[in-house]
Amino acid sequence: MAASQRSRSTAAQLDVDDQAAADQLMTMMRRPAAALQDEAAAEEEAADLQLELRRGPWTVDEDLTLVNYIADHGEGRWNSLARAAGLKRTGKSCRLRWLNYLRPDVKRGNFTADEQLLILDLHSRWGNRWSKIAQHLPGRTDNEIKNYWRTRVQKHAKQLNCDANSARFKDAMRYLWMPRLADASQLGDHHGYNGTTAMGDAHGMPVMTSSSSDSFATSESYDGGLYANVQDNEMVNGGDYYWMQGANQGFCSNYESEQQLHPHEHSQFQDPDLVGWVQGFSEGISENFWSLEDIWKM
DNA sequence: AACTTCCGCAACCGCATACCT
DNA sequence: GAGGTATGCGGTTGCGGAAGT
Repeated sequence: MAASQRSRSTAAQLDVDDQAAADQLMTMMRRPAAALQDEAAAEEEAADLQLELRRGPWTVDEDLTLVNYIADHGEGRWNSLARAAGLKRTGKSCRLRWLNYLRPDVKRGNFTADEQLLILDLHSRWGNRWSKIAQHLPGRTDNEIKNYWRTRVQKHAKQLNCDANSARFKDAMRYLWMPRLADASQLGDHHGYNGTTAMGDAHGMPVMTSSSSDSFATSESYDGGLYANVQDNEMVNGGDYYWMQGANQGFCSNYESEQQLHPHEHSQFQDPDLVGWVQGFSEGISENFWSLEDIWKM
């Protein structure tokens, strides 16, 4: 992978970092009365120096080492794992690399319409709880979702001249994008938003059914409904969303989704100004405007 | 072609929480 | 319960490549 071959951390930079750490350590050693916790930190730094801890992009060799070690010994206990595997990385770095990139079930490529829809919906419900959101997108990491949100969704919020957390933008998501994404999903669009056949094809969003909970990493599941794991006080309309079996049978179906699909008939916008905005906008668009690609070009 | 700007994303950092002794 | 350590989480950074000039 190209990213792992990037050279963000040069040897020179490492030298500078090490020197800075060494300087700090020396300074502390000249202060016998320094706090004990500082001494502990210094010891840790000294150990790091001895190990010549690496930072920056992972190399292919490092990836192989980590993968092979985990294949043999399993994951967890990351600090000792890093040492035992002979990796000059922090346990934290190893964990991140494994979870976000090397894990065999990690899914790469563009988000499918289903996934985008789910992200928009869950974010509107939970905010920046990336990890919690990621638990409901098998194979996707919190980091990836977070990046998606920051680079794509926030960009569109900017284009709408509103904040991604504003009521106006949430209305736009709820009543414009999400219904259309649901439409796209019903039409079987399981590719990325840009219409290309990325890995989302081969590793596309699995069709979630009431028995698909095994594919989730946590004990939370969709059993009994899309938001079955949501706390009662987080439910919307009593939590009567439900995932419909089959790739082309839609994302959610209930009164609220009916509202989403026909916003003009319900006018539930939090931001009254958006009603006119939506109507004016809708009147001026072409018939094929609402392709996935176009939605994201808005 | 050369340069600049923008964008996507991997990786890092600091803090919070869980777990262990 | 206190203290130490490990792990998880969310925000931020900065590199590389694409797009624009």
